[in-house]
Amino acid sequence: MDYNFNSIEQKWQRYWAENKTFSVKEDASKPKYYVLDMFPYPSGAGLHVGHPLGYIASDIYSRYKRLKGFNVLHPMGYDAFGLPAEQYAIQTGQHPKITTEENIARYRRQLDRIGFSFDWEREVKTCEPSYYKWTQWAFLKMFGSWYNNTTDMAEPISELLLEFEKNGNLKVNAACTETAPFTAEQWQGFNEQQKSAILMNYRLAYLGETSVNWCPELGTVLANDEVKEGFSVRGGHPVEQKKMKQWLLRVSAYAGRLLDDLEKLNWSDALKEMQRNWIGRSYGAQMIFKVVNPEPADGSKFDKEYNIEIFTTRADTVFGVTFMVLAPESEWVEKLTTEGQQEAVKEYLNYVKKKTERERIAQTHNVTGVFTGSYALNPFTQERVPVWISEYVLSGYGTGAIMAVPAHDSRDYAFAKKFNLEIRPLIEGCDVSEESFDAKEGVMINSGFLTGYTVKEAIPMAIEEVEKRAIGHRKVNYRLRDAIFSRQRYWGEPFPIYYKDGIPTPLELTQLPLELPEIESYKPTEQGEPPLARAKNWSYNGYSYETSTMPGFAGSSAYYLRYMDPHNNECLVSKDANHYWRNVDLYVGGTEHATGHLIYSRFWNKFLFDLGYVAEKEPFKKLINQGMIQGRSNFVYRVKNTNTFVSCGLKEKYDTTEIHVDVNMVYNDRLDIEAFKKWRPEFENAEFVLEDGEYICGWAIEKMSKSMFNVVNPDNICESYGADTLRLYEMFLGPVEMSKPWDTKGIDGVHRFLKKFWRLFFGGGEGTGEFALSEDEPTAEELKILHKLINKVDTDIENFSFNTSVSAFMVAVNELGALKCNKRRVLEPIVILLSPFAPHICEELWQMIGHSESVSFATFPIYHEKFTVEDTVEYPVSFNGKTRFKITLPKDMGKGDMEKAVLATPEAAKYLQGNAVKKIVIVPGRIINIVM
RNA sequence: GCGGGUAUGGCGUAAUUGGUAGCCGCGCCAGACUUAGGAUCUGGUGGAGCAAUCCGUGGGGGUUCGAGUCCCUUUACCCGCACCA
Repeated sequence: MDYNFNSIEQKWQRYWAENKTFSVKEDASKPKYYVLDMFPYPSGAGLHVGHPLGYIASDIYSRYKRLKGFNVLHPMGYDAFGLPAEQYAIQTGQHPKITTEENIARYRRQLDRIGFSFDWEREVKTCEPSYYKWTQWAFLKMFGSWYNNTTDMAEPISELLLEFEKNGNLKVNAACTETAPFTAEQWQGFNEQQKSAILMNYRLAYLGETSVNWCPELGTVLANDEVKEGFSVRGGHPVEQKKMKQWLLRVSAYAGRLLDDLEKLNWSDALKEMQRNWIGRSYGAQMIFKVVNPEPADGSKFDKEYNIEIFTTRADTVFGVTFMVLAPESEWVEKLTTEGQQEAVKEYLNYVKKKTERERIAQTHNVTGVFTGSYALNPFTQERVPVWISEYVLSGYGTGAIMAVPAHDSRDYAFAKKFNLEIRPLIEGCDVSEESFDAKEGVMINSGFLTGYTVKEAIPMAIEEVEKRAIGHRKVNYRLRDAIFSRQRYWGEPFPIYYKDGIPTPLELTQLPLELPEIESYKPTEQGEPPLARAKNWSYNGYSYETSTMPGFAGSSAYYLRYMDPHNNECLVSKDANHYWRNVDLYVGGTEHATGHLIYSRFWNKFLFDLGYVAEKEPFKKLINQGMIQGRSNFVYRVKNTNTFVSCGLKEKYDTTEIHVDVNMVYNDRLDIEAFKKWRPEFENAEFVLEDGEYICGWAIEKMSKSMFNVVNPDNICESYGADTLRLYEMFLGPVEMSKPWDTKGIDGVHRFLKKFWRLFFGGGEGTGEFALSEDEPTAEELKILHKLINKVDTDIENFSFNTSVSAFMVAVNELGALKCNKRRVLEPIVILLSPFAPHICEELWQMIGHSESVSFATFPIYHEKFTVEDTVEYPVSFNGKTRFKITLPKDMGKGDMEKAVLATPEAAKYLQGNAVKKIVIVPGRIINIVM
C-alpha cells in the first residue's frame, strides 16, 4: 500500500475538526502549558512558506507537551486592524471589514492545510467589537489611573483626587508631566477645565501636546517604533516632526520595572539587549546652573532669575564646563536670548525648523549652533560660561539642556572646535589636541576637591557634593518615551471618549464597546480631520466623540490574556481562567517586535497586574525568535534586443539582461521551457541557447516577495509532498532561530524518509504489501535504536532543536529498515515520537495499529538507559593527542586496569618506541590519551 | 561610532558542551532495475597521496595531555541602536 498523503491528511484534518481534538478547558488535575504564536496580520498576499516556520515549531512543542501530560493552551487569532486594509478601502471604497474577513478566510484555509493543533474555539479577531471592548476597557482603566513613584505602581486616580483635596500635589510623588505645585486650597479654587487639565498630567493614558512623528502621506502620526531612519515602517513614506495634541500612554512610568524584570525572562540575550537599549537607563545627576545678567544696561528681560537644569552622567567633569547648550525647542531659548542675539537666534531656529527628521539624520555630524547672549554660573567654580543653542542637544532627552565638557565628550568637542570655545582637560596625561577623551578612566586634574581621584571614585563624590550643596540631585534617566496612542485613521478601535465643553470625558464601562461607525469615505476630511469626523449621528448626547482611533499595538497588547477566556462578556479574563493559565510559557515570533509589541505588551500586563486583574508580572516567560525564510530567486538571461535566452553557464559570451523568472517553473535550477513560453505572451516564440540540452537558470537569495517571483506557496508543497513533509522539511532546514533561504531542492530527502517510515509497517521496509506488524520480542539491537531515539527526541524538543530530531528519526528509520524490523513494540512508540512532527501519517498508522483514539492522547514513551548502554566501549587511544589505534574495553573496567590493558597491546609498544610514559589521561567512555 | 551575533566539505547543517571533526539531508560519482523519465533502490563521497600517512573548523597567537568549542588579537558578513549628555 502506498503512502497516499493527500487522502490521509484530508481525513485527519477533518477528524480533528469534527472531534474538536484540540479543544482545551481548565483542568486542575493537570499541569498547564501555554504555547503562543504571535498572531498574524491577515494580509492580502496570503501565506508563503516562511510564515508557518514558527507556527510549525510551536505546534510540535504543543503536541509534545500534550504527550507529556500537560494541559496545553495553543490558540490562534488575527491582528485584524491595520493599514493595508484601510489603504485598500480608500482606493476602492470597499469596507475594510470585508477585505479583512476575506483575508482571514484565506489564512484559515492555508493554516488548516498544514495540520496545526490550534484550539479554534478560542480564536480572537482584534477588529470585532466583542474583542475591542476590552481594548477600550483597558484604555479607560489607564485613563483612570496614575503612577505612584513611592509605591512604584499604578493607582486609581480617585485616590489622587482625595490627596489633592487634602494636600494639593505637594506630597505627591508621581510619574507625570511637569505640573506647577499647588495647595489644597488652590485646588479647590480651580474650575472644571483647570482641574481636568491638571489631572491629565497624571493620567496613564493622557492627552498631551507633544512633538510627534507625522507622516503626511499616510495622514497620521506614528509611534517611535513605527518609524525607521525618518521613514514609516509601513509604506516607507517620509516622516516629519510636528507639534500636535495626541493621546499618549505613560509607558515611561514603567521604564525601571520593564528593565529590571527583563532579567528573569528566558529570552535571547540579543532581544533583551535590544529592549535594554531601547529603554536606555543612565545614572547621573540633575544640576542647576544660575543664569547671570549679561547686559545690565538694557536688561529689562533679566529682572527675573533663571535656572537652567541639566542632566549629566559625568558629574565629575563639572570643573571642565566651558559652555552650555540648549536644545532649539527648549523653553529657555526664548527667555535667555538677549536683545543683541535676537536676530541670529531667530534665523537659527528657522533653519532648524526647516530641516526634516531625515535631513537631521543624514547630517548627523554637521555642527551648527548660535549663541544666546546669556551666561550661566558654574555652581562649583562660579565661572561665567556662555549659553549656546544647538540641534545636537535633543529636547526629548534629559532636560533639553546640557553642560558642555569639550575635553571629555566628543560632541561637545566638535562644537567647541567649530565655535572656538575653551577645551579644558581634566584627566592626567590625556591629549585633547586632536580629539576628546571620552573614556571613564584615569586620574582627575584641574578639578578642585576631585583632583587626584580616579574617575570611578570622582563620579559618586561629585554627585554627593551636588546634593550637599543643594544645587541638584541624583537622577536616573530613561531614553524610553511615552507611546503616542492616537492615529488619524478609520480602521482601528475608537476611543471611548467624548468632549464635554472641551473636557475629555470617558464613557462608563457599561457603555462599551463603542463601535466603529459606518462612514461613506475612508479618506481624511477636507479640513484634514480624521475619517471618523465624517460619521453622521455619531455622538454622546450631542457631545462629539474623539475622532482618532487607537494604533495597531492596542489590540495586540493583551490578546494572550483574552485567549484564556475568549467568550467572557463580563471581563477581559476571569480570575479563575487567569489564575489557571497565568501567563505564556512559550511565545514564538519574529524579532521585529522587540521594541514595539513586546514592550507595549509587557507594559500593559504590568499595568493590569498593578490593578489586580492579572496574576503574573510578565506576560511571556520564554520567547523564541524564529528566523526569516528568504526567497531563492531564479533568473533567465535574455540577449539584448532579441528574444533569445542563454543558459546561465554561457551568459558571459553574450550581452544579456537578467530577468526574474517564476521559481515555480524551475526545478533544480533547470527551466521548464514549455511553461516559460506560456508564462507571458512575449516569450511564446522565445529561442534558447542550452547547455547539455538543458536551460540552467541563475539564482540569488532575496527577500521572498511577489515582485521577485520567488514566493513559494505552502499549499503547493502540501499538494505535491503533503503537510507532514512540509512540516518536517521546514524543521530540517536548520535551527528555528536562524534565518535561511528556502530551497525546495532538499525536500525530496525528507519526503523519502516518510515513505521509508511508512514502508516499515508494510513488511519491515521490504515491500508495498499489506499492513503487517509482528508481535515478536524486539532484539537488543532494535531496542537500542528505539531508546536512543526516545532520548534524543526528548532532549532535542526541550531544547528547541528540531533539525537534529529530524535527523535522528532518519537514522533510526534507516537502521530499522536495514534490520527489516516491523515489530509493533518498536514501531508503535516511534509513531508517538514522530506524531508532533508529522501528525497526519502518525494518526493513520496509529489507527492501523488498532487504536481508536487520536495519537494526541497517547503518552510519550519512557527512555530506558539500559537498552542503549553497551557493556564494552571502544576507546580511541592517542599518543600526545594524536589518535593512533582503537581498543575495546569492558565498560566497568577500572582506570588502573585500563592503563595496564592499553600498555600491554603490541600497538602501544610500536607507538611508544621505548619512550617513557609521563602520564595517561582517561576520560571514561570517551578517550585514552598517553602523554610521553 | 556603540552594542549583539555569526564564520565548519560544492551546499543546508551536526558534534554527548574541552575528548575520534564532518551525523542527517541536498548535490555529485558508481552500480541495480528498467531502458533515456525531474521515478525507485544499493554503495561511495572533506582535501592531498598508489600507500603508510599528512593536512584540515575565516587569519594569527595563547591555555591544555587534548581546542570547532575556552582566552587574546585580527578580518569578513549579518542584525539592532544611533548626536541619549
